[in-house]
Amino acid sequence: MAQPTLDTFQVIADPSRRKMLKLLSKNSLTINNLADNFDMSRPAVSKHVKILHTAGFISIQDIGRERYCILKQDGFNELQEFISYFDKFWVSKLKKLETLLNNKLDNKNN
Amino acid sequence: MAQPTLDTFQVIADPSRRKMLKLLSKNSLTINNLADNFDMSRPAVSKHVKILHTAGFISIQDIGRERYCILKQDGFNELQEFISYFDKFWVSKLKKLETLLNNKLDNKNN
DNA sequence: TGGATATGTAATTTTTAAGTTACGTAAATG
DNA sequence: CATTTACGTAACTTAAAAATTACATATCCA
Repeated sequence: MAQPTLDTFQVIADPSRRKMLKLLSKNSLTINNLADNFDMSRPAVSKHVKILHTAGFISIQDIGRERYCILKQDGFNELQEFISYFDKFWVSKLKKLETLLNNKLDNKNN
Repeated sequence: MAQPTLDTFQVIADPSRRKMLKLLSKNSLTINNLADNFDMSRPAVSKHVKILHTAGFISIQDIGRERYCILKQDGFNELQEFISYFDKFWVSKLKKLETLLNNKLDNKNN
């Protein structure tokens, strides 16, 4: 696993990484804690963690030889922007439809 | 480009496909209209469109020999659920923090 | 009706992400 | 202080997505 710099969307495209985020929303976990929840090797988990960290989805706190992974909001921002962009689109589309319908009703009543 | 069935997250992981969705939020476009906005070959665009369609991000309307791509809300649902799951997480985390702070203030005032 | 246009599909190649094994290092522990 | 534990990293392999080229088909138009 070379370390490509993945963008926000590529980061959450991986099901394992999404599962990690969900796990971390319950508890902060060490790399080994995380690895217990997956079938893959520990180094693989370690690399996923690095990717999540780089992309701002988690922060990491070293305590002795352990690394705690803590969910972090930053990574989600770009996703939220994306969604909200299209949310606005749907809302405005709906409004246009409403206007159209109202006009039709008005015409009928005249 | 074989046609693997990509999940919602994989679909938007591709920058070209995200760009297509943005373009389609301005206007409905044919395959060739879309292709004009990209460096890649037309068949490549065609395949991206198929992927977007399969995943419910667009609907397609054939008019003669042209295919119009129209933005569709369905594909975005899973993304919204994902985001809202973590949104709730941040909100509840914030509330816990508030409670904690309030308790500390109360203690001071006693 | 014949050529141009708009598109899909199949075969192949290229690219890249994801996984594994093997190994190295620093902290804890008996 | 030797060993175990918790991790990182490098080298390599595997798998899968993305792009291209070449070709097929259906519609439109002169």
